[in-house]
Amino acid sequence: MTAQANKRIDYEAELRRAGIRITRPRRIILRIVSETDDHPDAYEIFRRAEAEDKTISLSTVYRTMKLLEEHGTIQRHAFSGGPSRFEHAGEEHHDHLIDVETGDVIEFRSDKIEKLQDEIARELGYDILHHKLELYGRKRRAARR
Amino acid sequence: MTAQANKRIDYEAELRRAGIRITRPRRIILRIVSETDDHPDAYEIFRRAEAEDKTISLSTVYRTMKLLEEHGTIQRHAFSGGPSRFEHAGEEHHDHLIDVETGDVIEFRSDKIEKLQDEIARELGYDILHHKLELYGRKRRAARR
DNA sequence: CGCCATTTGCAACTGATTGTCATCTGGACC
DNA sequence: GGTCCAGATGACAATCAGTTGCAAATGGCG
Repeated sequence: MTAQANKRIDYEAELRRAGIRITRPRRIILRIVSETDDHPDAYEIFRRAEAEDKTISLSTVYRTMKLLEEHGTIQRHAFSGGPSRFEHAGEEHHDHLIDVETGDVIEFRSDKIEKLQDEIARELGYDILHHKLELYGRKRRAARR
Repeated sequence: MTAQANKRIDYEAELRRAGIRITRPRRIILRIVSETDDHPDAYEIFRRAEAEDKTISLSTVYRTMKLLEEHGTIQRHAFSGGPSRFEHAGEEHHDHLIDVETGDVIEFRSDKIEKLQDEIARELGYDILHHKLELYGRKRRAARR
């Protein structure tokens, strides 16, 4: 009945439409990723799923994440030097500015940059499938440095 | 005698200055990374080193890459979905377009994008220290494959 | 040359992910 | 509701990238 429950049902319907069976483990995993606001990794999703159904296996979590990624339901982030972390997709694409002093992550979006990327790729004879743009910076201090 | 040979000697001298022993495996690895124009991963460097000295081990390649990275001699790229790949540092900054089908890496540079990045950071109140831009694409097949 | 802290090769290990396979099940059709 | 079977699952072996412990080898100082 809540917004989240509705969101979950939408995902299920969408996947069903794509000819994907909605099984017990998939339903649980789907709800977990659609209800969370953080970026859990496969093991964390497994831990949360296990709390609801002791029989779920980590392999199934990995398989389901791959499936959902392929169908655009979730997005995988491969932050360097750690396991992949996931978030539900459907939001607008954005890039990241990382504050090197605090670790804060600021999301931003620039249509101009996106367009320039397409141009560059076209010139090189490529179509872009996805990209990663990360700015690492330090907060400018004082009125004007 | 060549520019590359000189470059290698510079690397050695620089490392020696930093108190790092120049051993036989390190010398071979150093030459390989300073002479190549592509972006080999640890195993590929190992393969090339092995051709010169059958006794070199993959562990030593990994250890040496970590050492060289810490000393700023090489740069590590953690492109998504594969092993880390390396290139010798010290050249002009550039970004990367990765062919998702072949793994080929094409270097490019766009002053416009660099400038836009600065603008965005400024608007957000930051100074950029460095950034990472990776385009993942597929070769456009048109008139000529 | 001799020494010894460093480095090496090897093998065993780790953590993340994928593969294998026997068993189970969602959901289409009665 | 019951039957059926392609596709999904759980258990666990295998793989892949990278690291680590350790005994033996060695760079480079005197």
